[in-house]
Amino acid sequence: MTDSSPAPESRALNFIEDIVEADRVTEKHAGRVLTRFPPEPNGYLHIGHAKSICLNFGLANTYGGGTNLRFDDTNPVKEDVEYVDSIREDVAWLGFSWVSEHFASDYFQVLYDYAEYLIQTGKAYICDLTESEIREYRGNFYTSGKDSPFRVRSADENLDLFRRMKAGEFADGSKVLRAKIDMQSGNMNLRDPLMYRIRRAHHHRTGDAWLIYPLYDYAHGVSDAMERITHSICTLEFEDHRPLYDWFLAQDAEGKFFQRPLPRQIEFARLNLTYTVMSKRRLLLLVQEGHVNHWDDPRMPTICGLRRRGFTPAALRNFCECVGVAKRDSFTDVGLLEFAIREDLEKIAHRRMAVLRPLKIVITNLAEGEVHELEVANHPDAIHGTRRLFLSREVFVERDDFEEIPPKKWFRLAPGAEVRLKGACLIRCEDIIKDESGQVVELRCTWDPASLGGDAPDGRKVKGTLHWVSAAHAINAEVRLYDRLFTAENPMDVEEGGDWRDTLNPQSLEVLKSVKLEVSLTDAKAGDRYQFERLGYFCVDTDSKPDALVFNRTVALKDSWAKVEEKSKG
RNA sequence: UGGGGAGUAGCCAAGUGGUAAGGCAGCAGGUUUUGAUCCUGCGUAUCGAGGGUUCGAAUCCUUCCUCCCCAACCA
Repeated sequence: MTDSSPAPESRALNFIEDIVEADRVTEKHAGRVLTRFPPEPNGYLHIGHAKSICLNFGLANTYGGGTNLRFDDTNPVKEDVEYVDSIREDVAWLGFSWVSEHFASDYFQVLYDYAEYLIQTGKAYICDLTESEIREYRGNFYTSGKDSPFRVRSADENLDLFRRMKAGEFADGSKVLRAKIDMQSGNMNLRDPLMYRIRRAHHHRTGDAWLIYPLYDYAHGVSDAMERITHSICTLEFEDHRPLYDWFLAQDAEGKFFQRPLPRQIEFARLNLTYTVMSKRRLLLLVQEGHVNHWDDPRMPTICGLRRRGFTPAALRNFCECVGVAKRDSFTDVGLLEFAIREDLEKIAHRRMAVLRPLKIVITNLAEGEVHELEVANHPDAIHGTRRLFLSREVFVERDDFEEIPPKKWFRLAPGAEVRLKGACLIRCEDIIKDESGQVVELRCTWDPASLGGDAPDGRKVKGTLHWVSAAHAINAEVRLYDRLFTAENPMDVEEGGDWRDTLNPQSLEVLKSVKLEVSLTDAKAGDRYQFERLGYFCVDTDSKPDALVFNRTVALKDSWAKVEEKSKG
């Protein structure tokens, strides 16, 4: 298929697309484009992985190719099937399907065979140096390394030793297989890198079949080549591994193991987000130390956390598209993520009314037992249909929507002020009821029956429209409000002696237990997403039960009034 | 004192010798039964700095500066 379609003109190509485009033009891969997403199954995927997933799958999609899902499981002590399952789920949830699924462990035999070949051709040797001796012999940035005394072993001896390593004749850590490259290289990766270590560990897939396990640099390129990957995309820190990647594949001069052309490694800058930590290690610590509840805590930047938070796959994909692909180390503003989810939910989320911090209003001129049924739109776009609401004598409004002494430009409730209850009617605040401590506990209002369902017939306007819930019809629910997990833009950028955990936001979670919801929310199911009018986007949490609903706030609405307030406070 | 990368507006990011796209954020107006959405307008960007080549440089050459990555039997 040499007629693979070029990238759409709607957007400038990124540098990787330029490369693929150039290869397409020269027909380097005879029109094929095959990428791979190769996570190690040692943790849950996060939004940084989402960038890589979107890049790999998106690239293949653009050029009519495909993407493999490959689990890079060469280190049995860190990996587990639990992670394999979650990775599959997350990639699929993001909306991508892989052409085939592989495990680096599928290649253990080829890897072994190629290693024997490298030994036979004098390109690899068994080294008996201890771990610390190897480090010492390797030298450092400023001094070149020196050859291991075992570098001169004969091919026959190396082959014999390697076979005995495999057979289990030697203790863990007593011997390694090394590539014979250049101990003087300025690139540390080329100073006779390790290819195999002895590890008596149970592997989640191959069980106890192997006692020796290949290392990343050796296994990765070979895996790519076995799958005939065309473009092997990874992050910047692997830039100086590329010569090694190429070296391993190039030793197969006769082409006995790999078909040509060989895959090409391309590096891009990983995603960094403000107010977020991204490393699996630190994410694990957040879970282990109880700063969050689990990997899927809605405050986590994990795919499962974002999913539980209420993010949509489309929003995440759009976000990744917006972020771009380049080689510059960058820190993306988490505000862009918030924009992406608002943009998507604005279009699709049905509107509902919920009162987070209820303040009771008694409409004194509305008789007890009198109920008005209302039909209100689910969305500003009428295509989404309508729902039923009820108006009765007692309603709840948001405490924040009343001020006894209103500031300038206050459009909401205040003594004597008239506002609209969204979709219902106009009410005027006549009286304030306080408790002994002076707290406002209730408002007495009157309504204008003529304004029911619309404006007042006399044409008078009100500036404020409030969300509300009929007390007689309200259902109770729990709402969890989430904020950024960290207070620092870059949690890693701490002062001398400080710790990244010092910047954890103590107010990242606020649980409201007596939220009032409109009746139509009664049957809300886990995962359902709504916009609570004037508040934000919310979704039903997995903890939710039919008689005890739990909602997560995905993201608040933009709030230009809050900005005005903040400014006036100085 | 080595090797590999990167520097374009507050944050991303196009641009590949012809006179600095776009998005987010921000600001100002308009519409609005969400202070949401939507619409309109708004940034003299010393293109890290200096020097050079050229009619013309963010793009080419050169010197310098700053930042990131590399010394796991991790990936």
